[in-house]
Amino acid sequence: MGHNTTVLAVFRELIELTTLSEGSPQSFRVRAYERAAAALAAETRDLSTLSLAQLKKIAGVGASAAAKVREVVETGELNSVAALRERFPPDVVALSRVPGVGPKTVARLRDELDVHSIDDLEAAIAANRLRDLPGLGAKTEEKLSRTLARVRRAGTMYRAPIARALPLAEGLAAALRALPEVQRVEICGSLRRYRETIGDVDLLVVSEEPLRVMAAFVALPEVQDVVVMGPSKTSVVVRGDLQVDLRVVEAHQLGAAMMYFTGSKEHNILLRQRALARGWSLNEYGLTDTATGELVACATEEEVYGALQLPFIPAPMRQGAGELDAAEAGELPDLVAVDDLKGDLHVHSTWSGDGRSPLADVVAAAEARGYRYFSLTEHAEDLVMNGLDREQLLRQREELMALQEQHPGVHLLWGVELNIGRDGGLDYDPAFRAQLDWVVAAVHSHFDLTQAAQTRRILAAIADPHVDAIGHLSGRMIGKRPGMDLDIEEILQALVHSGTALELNAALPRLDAASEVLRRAGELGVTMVMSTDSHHVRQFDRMRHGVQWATRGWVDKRHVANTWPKERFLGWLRDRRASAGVA
DNA sequence: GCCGTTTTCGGCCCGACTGTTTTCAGTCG
Repeated sequence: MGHNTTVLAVFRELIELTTLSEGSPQSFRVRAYERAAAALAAETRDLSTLSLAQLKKIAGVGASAAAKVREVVETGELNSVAALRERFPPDVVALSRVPGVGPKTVARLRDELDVHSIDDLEAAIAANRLRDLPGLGAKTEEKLSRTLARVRRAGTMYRAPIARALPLAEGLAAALRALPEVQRVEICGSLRRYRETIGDVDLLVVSEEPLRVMAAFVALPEVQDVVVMGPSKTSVVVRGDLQVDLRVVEAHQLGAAMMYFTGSKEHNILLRQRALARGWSLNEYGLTDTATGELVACATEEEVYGALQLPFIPAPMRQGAGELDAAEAGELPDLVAVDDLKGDLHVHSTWSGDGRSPLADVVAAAEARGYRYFSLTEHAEDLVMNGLDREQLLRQREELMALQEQHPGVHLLWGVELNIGRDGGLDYDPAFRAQLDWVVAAVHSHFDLTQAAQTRRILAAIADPHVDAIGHLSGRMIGKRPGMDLDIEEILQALVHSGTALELNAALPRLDAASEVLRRAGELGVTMVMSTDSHHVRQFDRMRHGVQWATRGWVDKRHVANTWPKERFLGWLRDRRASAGVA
């Protein structure tokens, strides 16, 4: 997987630089590179093991792209990218990333105003020099000036973590739903696809009175700045410098509109090509017969996919990463739904220093949610501030056993969340660990060791016979802390070998393991568990994020142990421990 | 640059909004 990541990073740079050299993102060469990159991203084989001929067999990858992949695999670099970097240094690339500045404008700024960086652009605007260029005027200066101020505040290319964007979008959606002229509101875009970070929020509204909706929208207290405003599309910037796009459509167009605004761009392009091959055209208003102009489908997403002879493809899978081929072949995974989950296996109470709900409340909430089994997993002794020593954990067990009698509907597991130390060491000792019903082990510190060192410590935890699951694998906090550098392939192979489960941590700031890792885990047959890592009973609801995240990772529910009935789950746990040599 | 149940050449996804335009280019998603 390491090679694949490098190849994709090089292709992304190639696309950006070629857009500048060609002067258009619509250039056929740019689009060919984009198509090749999407095809390579969908490839689950290690690209470094593929020959030139095998690479060329991938649809969208021709002779040129195949040779480029080989070059990156063999040298770690690409000559053509190095040459383009000479012509377009990093400052110029940064300039092209300013919203509203495209490749044509970059070229003219450089040629005619000697502007080669964001700093140069700011100076040129301050001196009112942009208005001298034909095609640009005072309004453009004013608009770019505001954009630059925003870019300065947020940092270039700011993308909000999903944990910030989703609550914000849900708040705006609720405000719009409250308007009498609004019939329906859908959150679309990368948020609906559950990307880790969100560039802008896309809201889709059904209404007969778009102008009133637009007026009410820009008047919302969260709105800071109006970028564009028209009868069907309005873009604003809300507090915190996040852009929100609002589109208003009529009810009968909702399906086509949702598909269009959900994307991804790559997925949509593939759908349109599929439509064209059938003599149709697809846009945000529907699927239309090109010859007769007759509408083929538009009301629901199911209808549009159906007309294109495809089953419904869930939004998080719409990445242009092989989902159309899988859908056509009837090979989409049997996905997890919230109701499939029979238990939560990573939860804290106030026994943990950072827990916020008392144990009795946690257990009552678990039973109320209909869980058939459930594990408390307090922090352990290594986390001095928040963890429990042996005495405390044994006392917590007493309370748990008492609660079990009051709540016979849910089978309570006495669990713990062990800390994986710098060198792979675990809390307590083997004899003490062996008493526990359910053991999650996870990393909480030392996130910046080398890949070899990080991989070693995780492998050590996997090899421990008492560890039933590895929690939040990478330790990432989206937008704040990158995950550890790990040899994923080696870790997944070790999980298969030991039978240890991989946790899918449904906490929005984590969504860990990454979706590509989940997809690979599914291919290898790794057993997974989906858990909320709740520190308050309100967070039980995180399971809805977990199922979306699992969808993005193509997770099939047969691999998710806590979708299994109680007897099967407990049997699996018993067997796993027996084969790992636990007495 | 890629590709072919019309094609090895001639196409390549589609539309909204803005600004500076007398009819459209640039940018964005």
